Formats: sequence, C-alpha cells, structure tokens
Amino acid sequence: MDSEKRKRIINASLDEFAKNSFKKASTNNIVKNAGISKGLLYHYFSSKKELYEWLKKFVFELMINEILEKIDWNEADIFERIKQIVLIKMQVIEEYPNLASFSKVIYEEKSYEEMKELIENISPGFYSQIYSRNIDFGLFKEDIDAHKAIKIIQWTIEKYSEEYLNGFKLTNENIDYEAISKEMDEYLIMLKMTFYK
Amino acid sequence: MDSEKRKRIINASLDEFAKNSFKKASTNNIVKNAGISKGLLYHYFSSKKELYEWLKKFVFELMINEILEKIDWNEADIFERIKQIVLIKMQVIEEYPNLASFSKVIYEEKSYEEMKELIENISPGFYSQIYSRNIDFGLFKEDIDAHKAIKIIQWTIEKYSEEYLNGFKLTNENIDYEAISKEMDEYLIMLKMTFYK
DNA sequence: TATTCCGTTGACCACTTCGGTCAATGGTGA
DNA sequence: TCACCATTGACCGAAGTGGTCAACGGAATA
Repeated sequence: MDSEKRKRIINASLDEFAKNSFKKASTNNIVKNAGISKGLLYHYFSSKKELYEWLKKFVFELMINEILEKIDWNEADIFERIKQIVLIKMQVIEEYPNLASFSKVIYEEKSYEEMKELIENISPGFYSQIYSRNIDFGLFKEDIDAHKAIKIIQWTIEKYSEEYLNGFKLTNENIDYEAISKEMDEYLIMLKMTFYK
Repeated sequence: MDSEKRKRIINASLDEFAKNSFKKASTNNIVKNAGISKGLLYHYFSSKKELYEWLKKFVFELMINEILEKIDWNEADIFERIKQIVLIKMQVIEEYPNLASFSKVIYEEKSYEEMKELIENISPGFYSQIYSRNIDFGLFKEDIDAHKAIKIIQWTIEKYSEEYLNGFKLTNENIDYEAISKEMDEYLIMLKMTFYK
C-alpha cells in the first residue's frame, strides 16, 4: 500500500485515539481526516479494536527500534546519552506528530509494571541497556546519589523538550535540532557542574 | 445546596470533561457518576456549555485563591517557595482528584498568552508575585543564570510530584505530605549545592 | 389537617452519530 | 476480454445525545 497514504491513516488514527477514549473515538473521523473511504479502512482492519491494537504495537515497536538503532553506544556520558534519546524521540514525533499524545493515553491506561513488561517483551533488557550500557558512572562525584541525579537530568531534558514541542505544534516550521541541542546544553552544563567531579 | 452533593457534581463533571472533548462529554455520564438525576443538573445549569464555563471559572479561582491564601510570603528561599506552591496544588487535587487532568485539557485548548491573560484577570500580577515577591535572589551564585536555575527547580519538583500523584491515583490512601516533603528535599539539596553560594 | 412550596426525579423526545456492510466502480495486467 | 483487487460511499439498525416537563414527596406554613 502507498506509504504516504499509510502515514495519513496512522496519523489520523493516532490523533483520534489521543483525543478520545477508545469507545468514543470515531472511525468516521479517522477516514475523513485520512482522506480515505470507510470501506478502505475496514478492508485493512476488521474492526476498530483491531486498528487500535495494531496502532499500539506499531507505536511501541517504532519508538524502541528507532532508539536502539540510532543511539551511539560509545557515548559514556549519561548526560549525552539521555539527550540523544530525547532527540531521537523528537525525530519520530516530527514524522508522526500525534504519537506523543497517543502514547500518553496508553501510559495512563496501563500500570507502570504492565508498561515495563510490554516493552521488555518487544526488546528484552531495553531500559537497563539504554540507561547504563557503556555508561561511565565514575564521572559522578562520590557523594552524589547517581540514581537521583539521573532523574533530575531526565526531568530537565524532558520538560525542556515538552516546552519546545508545545511551541512547535503552533508553528509549521521544522524542528531546529541544532538550536535545541545548544539550549539544552546550557541547562546541562549547570547540572554537570554539580553532579560530576 | 448540600455541599457534599455539590462536590460530587463538580468531580463528576471534571472527570467527564477531562476524558472527553466538550462536544463528546456526556451529561448522562455526569449525572450517573454524580448520583443525581438529569433534571437536577439542568435545574442548576441551563445547558452543558454553561456548566463547562462555570467549571473553568471555578477551577481557576479555586487554585489561585488557595495559593495566594496559603503561601508563606516571608519565605525568601525560592526553593521553598516553589515547593510550597506544589504542595498547595496537591492539597487541592486531593479534594478534587480530576482537577489536574481537567486543567491540562484547558491548557491545551488555549495559547500561553490567553492563559496568562485569563489568570491576570482573576488576580493581577499573580505570576510575578508568587515567583519573586520577597524572594532573595542574592542567594544564587553570581555566575548562575537564576532564570534557568528556577526552571530546573520547578521542573524537578513538578516531575517528582507528578510521579507521586500517578502512584497515588491507584491506591486510595491519603497523600503523605511529610514523606513527599522529605524526599523532595533530597533532590533540592543536590540542586542547592550548585546554585546557591 | 390542608395547602403551598421547591428540590428532585426519570421517562421521554427528536435528532445525531455510531461501527460495520456490501454492491458497485475503475484501473491494471494477463 | 477477463480476472483481480483496491477503493468508494450510501446505507443499516442500534445506541446515545442534550434538553424538557409532568409528577412526586417531604418539610414548612397556615
């Protein structure tokens, strides 16, 4: 099937399921926004439920594979590692703009444990890999709780990128990864001064 | 009107409008979850729109008034000030559990400028008051960008409380403010070491 | 006791929207 | 010419919508 049409269907579905609960999400809206006919949607998916389940699988696999593929495993600095992950996520969101809010809805309907299991099923050891493989924890000061420090780094980068993406939604420009990286670094330098030797 | 019933109506409405767009929010669901009859809801509110507008006003005024009332204006440490604000918000959320997600929906449908204007109309100078009135910025190291530092402090406290509230939703226990305050401090001490003289 | 009052009920209305179906269409390659 | 298949959109019965209103019941007043 035509890949551009495929993307339209995916984005329209992500949008509808992000804005409405499964029950209230309307297949009529999806086909209208995707620019296809009702019959075609039901040609590819046998029911609304099947479309929804397929979407969930698609989103998780896409995000996990992109991260695993594009991450630089030689980077030993946890600051840079976390930054990389968020930048990769932003690239995916640029292609599928409604993926972020759709994921949030999925997160809310599952418990933390279910979520972890789901991800571990797709890619065993995913979390421990991305946040610790080849990372040099010796860079932290001895008296710093590395676990808490990592949380602060993560929270800072996530909130910063959230604020950026909120602004991005309104304009129609492309994401300026260089500018983001530069401004993020200004925050990270401040944190590095405290956490690293 | 009975205040306990009033709270039930408010919480049921917050819940419904948080989970669905205005158009798809169902007054039938609201009366069912509030445990009242359809007629009674339309006795107090002439239409779904009026209920929605009243709710928005209620939420903003409640949050603003609670913060202005309970804040300790003698506190000169911005860390403590931000912590206070988040703790006050958590108290309100404990009473109206769906207020947080309802507010998020409102935030998304308005631009940042509209939002600020709305709040300034209810309480002129609100933002500049709560984040700077009586605050001692001299505590920051000279070479620290106070504006960025405040953002990091805010993000850390907000993300920490978000994570706590996510866990809180699942259990039915009361919020343990002392435990929160203690664990928050562990994060804040790490930041204070860098940012303050 | 009789009467008024009012908070409250829920069956009911006309109307919209729902998920899903299917006969028909049109283009393509054999 | 025919077989094939992606694609269309009118159509279905069912479910749900916002809002109305005659009637109820218990308390207060006369």
